[in-house]
Amino acid sequence: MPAMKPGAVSSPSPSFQPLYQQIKELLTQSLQHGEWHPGETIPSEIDLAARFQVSQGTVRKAIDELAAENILVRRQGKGTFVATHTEETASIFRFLRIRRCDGREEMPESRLLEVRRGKATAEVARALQMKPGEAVVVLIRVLDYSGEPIIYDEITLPSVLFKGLTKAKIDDYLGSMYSLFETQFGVRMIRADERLRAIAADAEVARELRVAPGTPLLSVERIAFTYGDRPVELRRGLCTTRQHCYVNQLS
Amino acid sequence: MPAMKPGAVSSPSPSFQPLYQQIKELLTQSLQHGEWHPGETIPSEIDLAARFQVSQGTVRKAIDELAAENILVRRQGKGTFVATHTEETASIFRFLRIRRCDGREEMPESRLLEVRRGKATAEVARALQMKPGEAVVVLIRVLDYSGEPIIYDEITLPSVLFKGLTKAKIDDYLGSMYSLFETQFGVRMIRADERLRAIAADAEVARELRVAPGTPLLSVERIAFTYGDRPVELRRGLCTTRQHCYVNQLS
DNA sequence: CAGTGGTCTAGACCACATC
DNA sequence: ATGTGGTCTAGACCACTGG
Repeated sequence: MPAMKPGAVSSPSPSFQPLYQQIKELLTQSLQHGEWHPGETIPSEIDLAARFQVSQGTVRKAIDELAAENILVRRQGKGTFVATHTEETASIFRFLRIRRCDGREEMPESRLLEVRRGKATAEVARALQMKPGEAVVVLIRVLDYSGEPIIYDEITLPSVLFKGLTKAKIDDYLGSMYSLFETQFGVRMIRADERLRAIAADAEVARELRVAPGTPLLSVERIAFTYGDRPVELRRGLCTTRQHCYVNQLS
Repeated sequence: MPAMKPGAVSSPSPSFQPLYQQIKELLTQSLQHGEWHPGETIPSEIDLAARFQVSQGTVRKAIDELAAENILVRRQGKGTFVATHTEETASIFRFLRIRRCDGREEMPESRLLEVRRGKATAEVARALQMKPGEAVVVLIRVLDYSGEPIIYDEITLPSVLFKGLTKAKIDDYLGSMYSLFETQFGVRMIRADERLRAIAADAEVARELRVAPGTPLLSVERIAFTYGDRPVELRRGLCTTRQHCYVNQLS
């Protein structure tokens, strides 16, 4: 069960994989299988080194990479924690890139309009790697910044993973959507791909965002992934950008 | 001249800085002062370790961070190179996030419309950390994807850093804008902040992009920085997003 | 104080590129 | 064969946290 050491490979170097990558894989599997839950600490580097029969430095390098991917969080003196969408604001803003233009940090309020059940269209099925016609849940909501409606959000989820998701359940929950998914359904969002466009507001959206139909809106399409690059959420946000904007860092 | 080792600090831990951070700082300064140029190799880890009187592992960690920031590029067996905006497509797409929606990778062609000299407005001065009224150069260009005009770009630069920038000089140059800045003016873009909005096309832009006035466009404002977080470029791109979009990865 | 992660070292060996 | 970066180890010590 322990990772095969590179030296043990007989042939010189066909598909060589470093030890720390193998450890990283094992850690990811433990996370995926729920051995440690979001917010909890994982065993110390020394313990993990003993478990996997490698040096502490090798475990360290594996954890370093997972920390760089925001899957684990290191805290000196305390331990290494499983990242969570719950808790403090810093981690919330990881997936929320819409800010006030003036730079003031402000958390939006979510207002759920509707929960609808339906079947995956061809497009949805492709994005979420489902079969066309499979059951999906669609959430429609509006995000208010300082009481003003700014984002019209449509969130599509595979029903299989979100059984028992109801409007009441969401309304009762305090915290972000991803926090809810994580705590109530065990679905943890690890990364996401986004595509941005400018579009004109249609009548329905214009009414909710209290703008004129035809107003340019920022369209943010997102596919969010859980462990193993499995897509588990399709989202389209339409955002008024008079006082707000989408921020991004290139490096 | 060598980095002060942490142990040498007398008091216990007021403002403790790890050795590898100090090495990183020294490497950054060498880059900034032009000791090594984009595309060139820097000395080997062993040589640098000898120069700074630290172990190879410490140099390694410093270089690792600079590589993670895309300032250096490691190539096993060959050496460590100063990152450049010239050369292959991979590094070009680091700062170019507008793609065809269908996923086909395609490089745009730049068509320079105008080079204008002027003075920094209050807003520009703030963004570029200049004094209002200081001289700036403004470039107006259009980017064509497959011959279709897609992006209307307005690029504002401090004249001090780009003396002798003329339309002819740009038209003659083959390669990206940042490649030109790097090779002709020694200004290297390290990172950038972007803000995205949706706006309506005005008459001027609509004509260049061959869309109806009022068409929603994606506005991408960018402030690009060189070493030491010095802002050296302000850019606003207006993009037609009928067949193109801005892609982003969250993690 | 003990336990955690963080730094630094020195040395061995591997993979890759080049001559 | 040589030199480069990449991996792995073992051990020492430092910084931070909490009992």
